[in-house]
Amino acid sequence: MHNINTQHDHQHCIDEALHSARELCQQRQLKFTKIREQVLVTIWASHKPVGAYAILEELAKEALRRPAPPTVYRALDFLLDNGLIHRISSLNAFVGCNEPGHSHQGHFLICRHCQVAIELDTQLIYPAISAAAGQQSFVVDTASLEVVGSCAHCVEARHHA
Amino acid sequence: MHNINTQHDHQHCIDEALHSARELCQQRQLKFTKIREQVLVTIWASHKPVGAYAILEELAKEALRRPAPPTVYRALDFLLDNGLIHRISSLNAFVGCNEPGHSHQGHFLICRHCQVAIELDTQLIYPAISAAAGQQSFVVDTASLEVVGSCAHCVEARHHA
DNA sequence: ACGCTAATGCAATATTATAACATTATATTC
DNA sequence: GAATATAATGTTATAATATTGCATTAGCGT
Repeated sequence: MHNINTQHDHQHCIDEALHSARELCQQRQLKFTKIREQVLVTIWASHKPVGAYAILEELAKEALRRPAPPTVYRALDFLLDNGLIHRISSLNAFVGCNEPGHSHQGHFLICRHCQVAIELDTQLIYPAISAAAGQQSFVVDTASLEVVGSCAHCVEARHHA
Repeated sequence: MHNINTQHDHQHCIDEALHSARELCQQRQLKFTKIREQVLVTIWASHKPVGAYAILEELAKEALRRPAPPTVYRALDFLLDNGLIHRISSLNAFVGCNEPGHSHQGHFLICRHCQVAIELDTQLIYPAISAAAGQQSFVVDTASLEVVGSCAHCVEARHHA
């Protein structure tokens, strides 16, 4: 298993995600509860997509009583609805969102070797999607792109292997 | 529920899909067995994504003994591997492929009202994907795009409602 | 017919997700 | 501060999707 580059300050990532989540919830008058926070932190603790039951395992470690699936799924729904995370449906898994608040777009490069999910700037792809949809008079609500392949790091590593 | 436009010759669709499947299998020296054919026909019998267990129900009608899930999933895997169908992972469902043989790309507009899945020409979006991946030195294996919204027909229908 | 391989049959089970209803916490109003 | 409304969470059960492992059968070349 390969890591993201090492100078990546991971705790900073989590803190930032938490901060913007709190801010967004305050603005929208939503409750950023303990569970929602735990789930968000668990997701951000990796740059890899995390499954619902893996999150559940994490929660189980911190709680006295093991939470049931709906507890996790409800928190995930909340985070999804508010654009704080994305669902990678080809993996049945979830990742943090870089630009919280916009729940309708998620464009990812997913490495099949190290599972890192790199979120693309929507601007890179959306114009093409919008044009294609327009040709068909199709009105877009959400657009999710999941590109699977090999990230630069893993290409490099395997090249030398 | 809305239909695709009425002058659409649906049986023709199915026949054509069957014909190219047979051709492709002959070329590749693969066996286009009864089950694989039944599954492909079931999928093409709708322009809507069809779930594995819905396919299983169809097979059950035609067979004496109800097939088990692996029967369907194996046929689906075969069809996927050979680019005869696509998997729409946000729906856990499958649709026929317009350009059989290229298993690595599937770009769809999916109507949330009538469930029609319109497959886009890869050329419309792939250049943008390729450019974005290139920026990150990411090597693309597969790219799946799932756009959810309202098709022209349903927009029209709801506008008048 | 014999043996090889691919395909299918079959039973069990894993994984992901939701439904339905009870309980608890939080906020608001009186 | 008690009454009550609402949102969040707890709890049990179950639905929906998918896979594993092993037995059997069919097709093919010799």
